[in-house]
Amino acid sequence: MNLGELEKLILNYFWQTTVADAKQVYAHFEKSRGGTLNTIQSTLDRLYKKDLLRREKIGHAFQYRAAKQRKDFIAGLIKDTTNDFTKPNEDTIMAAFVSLSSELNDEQLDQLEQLIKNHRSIIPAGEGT
Amino acid sequence: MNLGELEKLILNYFWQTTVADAKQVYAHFEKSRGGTLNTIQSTLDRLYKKDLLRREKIGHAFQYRAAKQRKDFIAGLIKDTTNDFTKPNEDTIMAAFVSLSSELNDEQLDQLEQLIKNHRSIIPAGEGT
DNA sequence: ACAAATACCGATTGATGGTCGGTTTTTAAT
DNA sequence: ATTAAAAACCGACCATCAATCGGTATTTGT
Repeated sequence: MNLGELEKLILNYFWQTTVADAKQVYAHFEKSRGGTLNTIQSTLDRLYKKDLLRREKIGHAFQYRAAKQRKDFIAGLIKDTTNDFTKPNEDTIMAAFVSLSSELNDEQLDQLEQLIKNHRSIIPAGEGT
Repeated sequence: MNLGELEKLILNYFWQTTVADAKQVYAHFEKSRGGTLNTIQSTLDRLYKKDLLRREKIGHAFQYRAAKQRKDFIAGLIKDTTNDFTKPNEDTIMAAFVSLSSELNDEQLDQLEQLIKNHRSIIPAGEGT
């Protein structure tokens, strides 16, 4: 999945704002970057067709919202990215973790351990692929 | 950083092969995907200009090799990707970890803990940003 | 000096994102 | 039902970038 600048801006907007129609999105970006309502509409439509936004007609306009949680979306991106450079039998997610972990400092290692603890307390025992 | 299909193939090739000149790369991809030596040369040059390959003239031809370790390259990609969707004060790396970790099963959590242990034994105590 | 190998230049094609004018469709109010 | 406004949709254009490759200029070993 490849995203343009405006597409990224708009996605971020929806993770902050939850729901909006084209006009509202336009109002938000009008000053900061110019452009027309049409441009916003096209981009919303493109994101919708990429399944990154959901939409629903409320009254006379589509109400858009993010189709995925930010966390899940980023995880997907990372997996796709990593997958391109992962050997056939390699575990993509773990490969990504290994790559990232090289750069962690002590404090971040602590946070990561905490993260794992939290996960273990949530996940029902005996799960997995 | 945005990479095309051939660019990805060639990068992967260099993480497997260490060093090669255009002719060798061409020989490797000739059957599997066709194309000409020129195409390979252009792509090597493009990757070189993107600082993804190093090169050195040995005899009459450039010898190319990967500029970064696969691990570091992937880590960089992930950071860039994540950064586009990370709030200004958020720690990008940790955000990526959080995103990824949602999908880990028990076994993978074990592996991750092992990874952390290994890191701690390597990193000099008291380091960090 | 010369022939072969290689690098370099430039043109073309195909995707894709950004942009927006103009037309069609939908909706709400009368 | 009619109509005016709002919104959606269509189509065109431009810019960028990867892939492709022909042709030309360089370089190198003999």
